[in-house]
Amino acid sequence: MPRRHDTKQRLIQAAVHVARTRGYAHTTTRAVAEQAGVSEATIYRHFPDKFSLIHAAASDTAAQVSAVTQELPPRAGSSTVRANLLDVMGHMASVRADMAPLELAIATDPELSQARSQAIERGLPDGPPRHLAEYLAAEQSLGRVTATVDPVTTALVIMTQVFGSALGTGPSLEDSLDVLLTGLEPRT
Amino acid sequence: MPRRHDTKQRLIQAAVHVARTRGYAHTTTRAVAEQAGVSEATIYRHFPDKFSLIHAAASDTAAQVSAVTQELPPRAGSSTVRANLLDVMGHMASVRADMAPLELAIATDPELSQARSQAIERGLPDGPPRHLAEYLAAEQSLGRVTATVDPVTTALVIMTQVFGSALGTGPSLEDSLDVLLTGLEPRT
Amino acid sequence: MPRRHDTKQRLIQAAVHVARTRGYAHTTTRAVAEQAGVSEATIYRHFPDKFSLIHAAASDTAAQVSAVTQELPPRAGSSTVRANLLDVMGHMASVRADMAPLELAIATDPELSQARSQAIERGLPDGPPRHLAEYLAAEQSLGRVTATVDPVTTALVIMTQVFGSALGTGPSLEDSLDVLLTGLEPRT
Amino acid sequence: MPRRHDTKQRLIQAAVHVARTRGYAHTTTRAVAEQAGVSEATIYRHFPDKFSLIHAAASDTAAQVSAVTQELPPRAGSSTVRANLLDVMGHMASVRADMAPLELAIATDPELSQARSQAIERGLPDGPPRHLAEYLAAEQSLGRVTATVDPVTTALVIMTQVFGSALGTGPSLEDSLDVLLTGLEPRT
DNA sequence: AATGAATGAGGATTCATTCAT
DNA sequence: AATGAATGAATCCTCATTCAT
Repeated sequence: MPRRHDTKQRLIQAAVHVARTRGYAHTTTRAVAEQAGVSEATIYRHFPDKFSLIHAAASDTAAQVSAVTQELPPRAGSSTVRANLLDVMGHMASVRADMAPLELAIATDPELSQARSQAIERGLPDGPPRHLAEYLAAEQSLGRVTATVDPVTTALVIMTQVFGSALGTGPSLEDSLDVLLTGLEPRT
Repeated sequence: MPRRHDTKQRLIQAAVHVARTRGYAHTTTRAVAEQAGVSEATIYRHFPDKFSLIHAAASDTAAQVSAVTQELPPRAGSSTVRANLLDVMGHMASVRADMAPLELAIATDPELSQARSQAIERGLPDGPPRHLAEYLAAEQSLGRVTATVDPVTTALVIMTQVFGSALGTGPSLEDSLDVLLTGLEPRT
Repeated sequence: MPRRHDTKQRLIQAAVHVARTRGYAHTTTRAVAEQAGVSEATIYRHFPDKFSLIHAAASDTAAQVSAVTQELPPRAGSSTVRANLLDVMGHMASVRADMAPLELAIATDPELSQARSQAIERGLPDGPPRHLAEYLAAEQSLGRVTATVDPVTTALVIMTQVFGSALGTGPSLEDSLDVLLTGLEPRT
Repeated sequence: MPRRHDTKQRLIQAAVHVARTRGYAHTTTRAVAEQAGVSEATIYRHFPDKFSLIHAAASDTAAQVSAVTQELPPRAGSSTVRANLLDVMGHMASVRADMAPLELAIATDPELSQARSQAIERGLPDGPPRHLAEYLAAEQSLGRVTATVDPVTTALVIMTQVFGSALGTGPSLEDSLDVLLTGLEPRT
């Protein structure tokens, strides 16, 4: 009977790990408890129910992503736009791959989705897209990004590409970034 | 209660409907059978197991998407690139929203994912990206699309945006297309 | 895998049996299924949840009691009042002993109690007390029971004594009936 | 958070309160501890196990009932028999309503019942019926109660009516007492 | 082709209890 | 004296699947 005091964090990480490696459908209380090295009942000492654990795990990973993107806006003007974006996208993709099963399960399940919407309205940070948008706007001021594209929309486009890459269904980050930078319309 | 012999199709559509409206986690044999108006046991008259039904449902929807994109390549040169792409993307998104829960559940679950890979290797069509790439290449020949972007990569980028839109996490199709067309690099 | 068609009744009787012999707290789905010789899951083919089974069991036993008391009113005037009452009370007590744990658990649990109240308002028979009251009124007309006591109240008093006897906390039925017949006030 | 050392009493009262308001099935260690404002573990500082707490709670309430009935025998001859009995029955019923869930759970559960029998044989007071019987015998000597009824049996009959009233299944105390006083046999 | 009855395996959750602090 | 953390066993219930009809 080990008596740790970081059990809550271990449960969250166990949930992320199981979801990533085995999929959300296999993310049972049993599997998570086993992965964390505790009994199932212990989950309920730290979370009121399974979904609270899942939400905590998703939020935790979201916070990690946000920590990465936060550092982007100050880098406007330095290095190249391509390098800056590629760097952040790479970090995001690796973290997001962890989160994907949880996030998708939530996005896909109306019941869970509703709970998340409430959480978001209570002030959960939608940081990463905002950070990206801020960075892009700054680069626009510097003339290093086309002035006519909307920074907020562009941020969402990039996030979506990262998401696709994390899922394994999209092109590589580098390839997708090249397309985004060049644009489809011929330059006359 | 003798039913028609189109029960198989009704089961497939019931699976799609339940998955779309209630999420994959709630897509149980019970729910599907109820939605189809048959007994659970009837499912096993038409499919060897539940996953075969799920795969059939996903394939069915995938075929619909493919039917839409198939008509794209011949349209090269007509109307505008923007209009052609937006039209197809809109059709794809609406169909894909149906499929999203199933597709994501499959993509996310290693066990199912493996089964799908085998199915794909057996010849399931990955048509839509190919159709898009063919269309883009044709437009490049006509000088209506930048010659330097890779058509295959670009097709995947577009598919990813459609996917994000269907999920509700990305920008609107129109907005994302604008960004893609313009490109981020300033035109000197 | 036996394929009976009276499983529902067997489950009801199993529930009554377990409750009587082991108490309501031990009337688990497992215990009932075991007693009925089926699997736990089978319970849920016949009842939406455990409480529906418990209610069915209680109602079933209540119906048996009612069947006994129903025959009482026509017997007014025959035999003696003492013999008639004692006979019916004896039958009721034996059936009620079966029901006691269920009925008490229901009466005692606010949650279950509420469900029962609704059931009663929907028209469940409160037969036995009414049958007793009818019988007593008939005997009053015949002059074989004191005219001044209220038949309805008296019926409830008798039911309560039967209940106490079934529980094992009251006096024997014969003794309690003697007290009721004689009355405490001295006859001048 | 140092608490007073009357924690034991607070636990007993918490158990009674939870049992009365929510039923025995909901009288869990968690609920009792919460009601008492202590942790679950504290219960085991004061009682070897949950059943000891339950028995203590039942005994505690039983003692209160006994305290009420104890004062009855000396009142023989004063006021009226009806007033004396009604007064005591009223007090008993109010206390017993608290106890009912616990007492019934014990009476109904063979396992607990056995433990109680042992406790009773170890000298737990069965006072109230005896007090009532003594009072009735005294009134018989005074000619205020029919001489032919057995005081002990009558005491049990009265206790049973009180019990029914406390449970809410019997008639009002006043009504039942009227029936008992008058008796069913016509007075010639 | 269809189904009602049945089930083994597993789901989330709660229980009374223990123990180190 | 008190408690927060932990748990094994048991709770009710659901799932995908089988089989006789």
